Amino acid sequence: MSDISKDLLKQLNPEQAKAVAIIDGPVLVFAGAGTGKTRVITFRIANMILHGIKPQNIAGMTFTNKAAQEMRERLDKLVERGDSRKVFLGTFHSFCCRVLRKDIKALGFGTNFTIADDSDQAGVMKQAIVEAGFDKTEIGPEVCISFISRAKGKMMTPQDVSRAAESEIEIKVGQVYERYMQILYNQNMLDFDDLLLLTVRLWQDHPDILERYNEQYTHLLVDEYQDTNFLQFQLIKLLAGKNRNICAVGDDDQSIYGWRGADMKNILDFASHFPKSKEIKLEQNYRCTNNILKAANCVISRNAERCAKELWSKCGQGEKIKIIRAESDEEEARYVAEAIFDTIAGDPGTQYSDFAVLYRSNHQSRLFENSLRDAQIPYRLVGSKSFYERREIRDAIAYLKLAVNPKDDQSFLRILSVPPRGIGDKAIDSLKKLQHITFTPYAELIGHDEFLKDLTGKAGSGARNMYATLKKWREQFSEPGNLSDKTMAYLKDLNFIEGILKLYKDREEAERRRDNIYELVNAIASYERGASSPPMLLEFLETYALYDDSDKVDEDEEKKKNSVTLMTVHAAKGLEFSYVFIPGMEHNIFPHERAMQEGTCEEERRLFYVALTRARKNVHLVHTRSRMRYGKTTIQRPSEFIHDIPEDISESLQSAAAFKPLDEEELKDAWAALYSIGEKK
DNA sequence: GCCGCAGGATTTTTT
DNA sequence: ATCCTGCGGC
Ligand SMILES: Nc1ncnc2c1ncn2[C@@H]1O[C@H](COP(=O)(O)OP(=O)(O)OP(=O)(O)O)[C@@H](O)[C@H]1O
Repeated sequence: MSDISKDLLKQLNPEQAKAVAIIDGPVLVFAGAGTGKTRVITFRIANMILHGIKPQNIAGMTFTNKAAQEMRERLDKLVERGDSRKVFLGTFHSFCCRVLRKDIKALGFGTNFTIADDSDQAGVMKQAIVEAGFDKTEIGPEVCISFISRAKGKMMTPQDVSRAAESEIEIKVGQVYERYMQILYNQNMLDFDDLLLLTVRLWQDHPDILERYNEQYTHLLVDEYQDTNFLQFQLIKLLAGKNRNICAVGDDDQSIYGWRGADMKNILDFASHFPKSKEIKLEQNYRCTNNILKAANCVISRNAERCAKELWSKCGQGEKIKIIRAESDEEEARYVAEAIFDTIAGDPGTQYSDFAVLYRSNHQSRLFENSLRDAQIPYRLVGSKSFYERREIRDAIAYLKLAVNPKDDQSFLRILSVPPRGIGDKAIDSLKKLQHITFTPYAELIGHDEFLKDLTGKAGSGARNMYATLKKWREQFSEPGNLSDKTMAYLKDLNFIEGILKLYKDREEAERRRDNIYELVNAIASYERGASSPPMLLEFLETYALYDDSDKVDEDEEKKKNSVTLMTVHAAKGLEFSYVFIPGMEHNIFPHERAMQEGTCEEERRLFYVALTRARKNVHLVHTRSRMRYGKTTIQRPSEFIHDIPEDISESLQSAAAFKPLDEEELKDAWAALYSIGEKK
């Protein structure tokens, strides 16, 4: 064993070292939160490279880009930068996208496929429902999207779904599924699940191609293995190939993606899936204080379906878990901002990046954005695509997509009247009819005489103009590079930016939206700067589809680094922070009411376990007495999860901003008094 | 065909 | 509270 290798192993405990030292054959690291599973993966990659495995032969799979990025940063500290870059580290989806760009031809698709984002998917699904002959009151697009996604996760074709259908609705979904696939295919689009599904199909149907990948990726590592679904398992099994050099790490207690088809059996049955595998358990937690660990353990041990684990930590007792009751949701947000401010004031060693606010659902972020902004605390909103979900941004992106993929009818319909071109419902109907006969994409049809001959002067010139402009820019964009300049010119040429200023009557709003477009152009520019060679527009759009806006290459990296993090608990998996705030600790919010209806309380509990174990030093649980929901004030009651935390390791604090709240009895009296005043008058 | 307004739904969680 | 849809007047 080389000295460097010994050095590596010295930074690990004996069990971790054991997992790292094994290079060949299947290994499962099955261990609780903060025990260093991810550390094992990165050290293991470093150790492999030291032992002569070529970095380009190693693939590390994660579920989120953040996790991949984090892993890359850790790996950079262990091996030469040049070597680190050659290791594949990314999500399953980005891995599969790479594979398909190269080899999808074998399945009869074009290599220039585009990836359907959420809004494309919703649009195609709506269309599929109509074309399958149903009404949207009969069967909603959301239901179809989630059902079909799960079906794909089980590798079921539309025919399989129809055959297995046990209810009226499932029969319908089967038919919608069939149409849905057809529409995507016609538009040369793949949805997220297709990326995985088609990769598996490609490898199953073309052993020669699989062999090539088996040769390229000889060593495979998978993080968060408990969150894999059947499809991902198939992918892993195929990629691991005959030599089965696979290392999976995971924790059944952190399985939080059951709702999208993740199957804990994959991790529980690892030994039978990969015979003669080695299993390694880790018990020392290096992250949390014992109070946090104990709280987390009390919470998770209430779940019936789990493998019990003994976790211990040398991080000391630590502070008690803080439980705060706030009067309202606004006060909750104010409290968090104040607590962050006070903590930093009291301890100059802390910085903003030591703090995270972890909530159950995305919409909760809004109040914290406001309160942090008011308190002048820099924050970073992670895991949302909020920037890319703005209307004007989506419109601009639709134009870009159309320049890459003229078959993209969804994007075409989106921007047909942005800006207005005199083409309305009647003309769209005639487009649809023509498409039925000619099977030609809309963007093509608007240049054809069959369509143009029935149009009024204004609509006709609008259509001709649009056709010519799209055609011109499609050619421009078929060359790589200069993306931001070309985008700007393209959008100007379309009168798109001018259109925004006209569309929004409110001057300020119009200018804000225009500035958003400039920001998009900037994002494209910084993407280009980060690319090793002049990129194609297609590549930028792929990044847009597969990553979220926190992955945007950042100009002011430093400022971003020193910010409070706002994100969902799901997005926080695998990360750690010294101070963690968990707001909305209320019945119906966390656990979420929908989860309770669906009977997935154990998963909610695991989610809370994940949230707690993100903290190194300190956890604040905040619940409110009342909260605005759907524009109405509702009375909230504390989450049952709070009661699972023993009193000797928790303390209740009153929000400083709160005056003494009334209890229910006093409240009733107060109302009665008010009413009687009204009556006397 | 465009634009403005009223009424309705909307909040899990992600690639 | 806010975003989207559908209807009706211009
Ligand atoms: N042997 C070790 N020596 C020092 N620090 C360690 C050791 N093992 C892990 N750590 C530290 O403990 C923390 C948690 O490690 P890591 O993120 O790898 O755990 P994990 O098991 O992946 O956690 P989770 O499942 O909760 O995401 C990290 O800060 C890591 O650097």
